[in-house]
Amino acid sequence: METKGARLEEWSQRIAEHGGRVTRPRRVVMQVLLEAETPLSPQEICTRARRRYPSLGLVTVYRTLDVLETLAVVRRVHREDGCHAYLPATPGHHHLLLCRRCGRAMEFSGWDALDGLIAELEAATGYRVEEHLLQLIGLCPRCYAQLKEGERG
Amino acid sequence: METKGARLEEWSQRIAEHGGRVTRPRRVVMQVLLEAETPLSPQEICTRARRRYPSLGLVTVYRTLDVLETLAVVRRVHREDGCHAYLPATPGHHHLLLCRRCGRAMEFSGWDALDGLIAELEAATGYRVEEHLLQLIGLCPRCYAQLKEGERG
DNA sequence: GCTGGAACTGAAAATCTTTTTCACTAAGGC
DNA sequence: GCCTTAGTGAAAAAGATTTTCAGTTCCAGC
Repeated sequence: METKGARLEEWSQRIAEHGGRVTRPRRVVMQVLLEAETPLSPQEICTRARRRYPSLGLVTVYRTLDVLETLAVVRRVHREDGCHAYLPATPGHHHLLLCRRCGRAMEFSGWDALDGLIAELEAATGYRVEEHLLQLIGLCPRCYAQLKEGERG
Repeated sequence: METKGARLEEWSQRIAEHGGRVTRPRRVVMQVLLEAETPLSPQEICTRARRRYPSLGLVTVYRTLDVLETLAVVRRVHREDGCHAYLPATPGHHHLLLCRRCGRAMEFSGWDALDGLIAELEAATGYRVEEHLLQLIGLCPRCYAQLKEGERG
């Protein structure tokens, strides 16, 4: 697996190519995102990042996330409570698999079969489908195992 | 197709069964939802409802939507701008088909094939999938026809 | 048909997320 | 090292949503 350091490097390069500057606040935000186990809200990112760089402003977090989202290196997910959370994106078009217990997220792809379903639906309804949002919610292997154990105990 | 009047009646009954009261403000909000062509935000609902009942408060709209969502007669959809929109729900588990041009929404179901895909994914990842959110975005037949025409003209 | 109490209402204030403004700072090409 | 300009943080503003509260209305029980 690609190391966190390599990805930080890669992201920084993307920012530079895009005419942006790789500043200390931005680097800290990127590190927090890369180390996260779950999608994080701007507020959560700010809190964690301040442990390393206390003067960081929440506004800078928002602006950095904007940049990273534009570069398609992070993805934004909708949370039930109305606010947004961000996670590092893996390249290509991906769907999201979320654990309802620990919040862990995982992107997956390769669901070509979905395209067949969409074609069927287009034929049936007359709609033209251009993009889609698919999020699956459930339990990750670890949480599933823990819940099983709880039942036995 | 079931008439708007019948659905209003049905919703009112659900509220009463649930120990709630069917008041004038609630009835107006329900009417606006049933007449809508697209999902509406609380703000939009309030504006439309005030044409019929000017003293309606936005807070009451929020509270009524809460009740209706709890009763599962309306569904909440996430909008890109961060706020929420609501539309009458059709019974059962449905997915959403949205027109990016006019906003028209349509629920659909019967995608049993999706279950097969989910089973495959569970086997591959170890996750247990409990629920899913699927939204397809594209063009409704009307908007598609209009855009085609625009290209020709 | 009254009446009392609980459910409901609207306005205002509070809360929370996100955006804008602005004076100051610091990347990084030269 | 210097200069330009992108980037920064604080404060204020803008929205969406929730809470509070005093007053209103529904309706079950008489």
